[in-house]
Amino acid sequence: MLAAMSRDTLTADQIVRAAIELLDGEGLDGLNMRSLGKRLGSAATAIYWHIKTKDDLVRLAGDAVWREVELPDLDGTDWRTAAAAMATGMHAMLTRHPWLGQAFGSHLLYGPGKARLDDHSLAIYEKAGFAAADADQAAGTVFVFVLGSALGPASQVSLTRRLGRNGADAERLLAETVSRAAEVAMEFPRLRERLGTAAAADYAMAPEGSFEFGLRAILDGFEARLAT
Amino acid sequence: MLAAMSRDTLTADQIVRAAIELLDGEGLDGLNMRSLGKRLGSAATAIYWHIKTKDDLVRLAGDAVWREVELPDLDGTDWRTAAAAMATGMHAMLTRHPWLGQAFGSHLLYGPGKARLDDHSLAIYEKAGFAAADADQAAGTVFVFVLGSALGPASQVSLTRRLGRNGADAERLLAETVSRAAEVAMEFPRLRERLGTAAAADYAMAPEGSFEFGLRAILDGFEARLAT
DNA sequence: CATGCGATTGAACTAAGTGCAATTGGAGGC
DNA sequence: GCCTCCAATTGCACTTAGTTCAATCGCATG
Repeated sequence: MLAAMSRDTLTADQIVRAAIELLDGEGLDGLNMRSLGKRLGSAATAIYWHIKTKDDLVRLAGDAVWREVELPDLDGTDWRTAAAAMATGMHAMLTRHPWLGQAFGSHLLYGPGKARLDDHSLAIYEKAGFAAADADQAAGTVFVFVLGSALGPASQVSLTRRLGRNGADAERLLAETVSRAAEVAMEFPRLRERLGTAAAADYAMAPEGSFEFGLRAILDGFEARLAT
Repeated sequence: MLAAMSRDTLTADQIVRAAIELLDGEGLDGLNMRSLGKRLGSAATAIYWHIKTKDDLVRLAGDAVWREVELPDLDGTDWRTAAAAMATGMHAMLTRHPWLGQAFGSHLLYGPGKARLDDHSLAIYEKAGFAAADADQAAGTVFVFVLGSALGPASQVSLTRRLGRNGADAERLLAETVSRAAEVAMEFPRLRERLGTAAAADYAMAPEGSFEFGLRAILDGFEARLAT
């Protein structure tokens, strides 16, 4: 009975993959069982034969995307290169799947996919010379920073979707929201200084290159601590 | 007509305050108009006279809690003390209101409350000696880190609520979830090493003191950059 | 061809956001 | 003191979405 059924039947894997596509496009709150069913060509409730609840589906999807992150080789490179590669890989993955950041705020996502990364992170920071407890915290620091960096993009996806619900032009509404934020910022001297009338709409979005800046600061900080 | 109506009437402020209480207790997805109405002693739909939508309510609540953060004095202290005080204050606030981290993943929360903090952050990092663009990114780095640190606690609140929905014992279910995570972790050598059988349930929760560790690393990193 | 069960379906229940028409109750004009 | 008006509230109802369940379907096996 290892052979596949001939009837064109759903599999958990298929469902998770389709869910990830929906999540990528619509954000965490854009995923719903009925449209997922439609995408799969089956009734929404058919999903429940394969997956217990929507929460579970999110957990599975989350765990799956963690596996997209490549683990940098530890032999032949210094720890900092490996740490940067890993953080950058995680950041790239979260850029593809910004909903994962959201999901971390509402689900406990600690499956094998994430454990695999955690384990490798520890290896990196142990190699760097951190004691066990400190390696833990160093890995946690980078993780939290990377996750936090994804929240902005995630909120943009989510908000756009919600704005477009009643058939309205989401792009325009989003632009309005952003420019209202810029107006508020104009009341504060240092923020105003940065919002040249031209780029006024760029407040409320992370400045270009801020991930690299932050990552570098963190790794510099680790080096400083290791040097003492 | 400045005098208050005599009829015991709702105000936006009152609603926002009640919403914050609900959010603190139940998380972002625990807030709903019907229970909010109940807490206010009025029909759920009465809220809509004062507040446009639930999204708007969340925005208002978010902006309100930002104002709880005290702005450290900049005269008479070095920038690092001020930066640490501010980050710690934000962290404390997010510990009281973990849902704010969640909200940042789904709403654009850029009102005056946050602008006030952003402006002061910039002042701190300019005082430190960063050029304008770099001060921006330094502030962003700390912000993202602090926000990310709040996601874990937020997910715990949210998940607990969802688990307890069908009348089940949420505490027990949460404990089961966590210990399942620990089991997964046991398959990875470095994670296993940390999960002495005793503290096995502590994986999936940030280790004690990890916020301080990370903050120190970031500020050390800033100092390193400033020294070059 | 009959049977059994893995898999699917559609109806239906529930929770929650929100629009709307009807109603209430106090304040100001007479 | 009564009437009128309108800010504020209410209950109803519609919609979307998660989930349950009984009925059914269709392949694999006997």
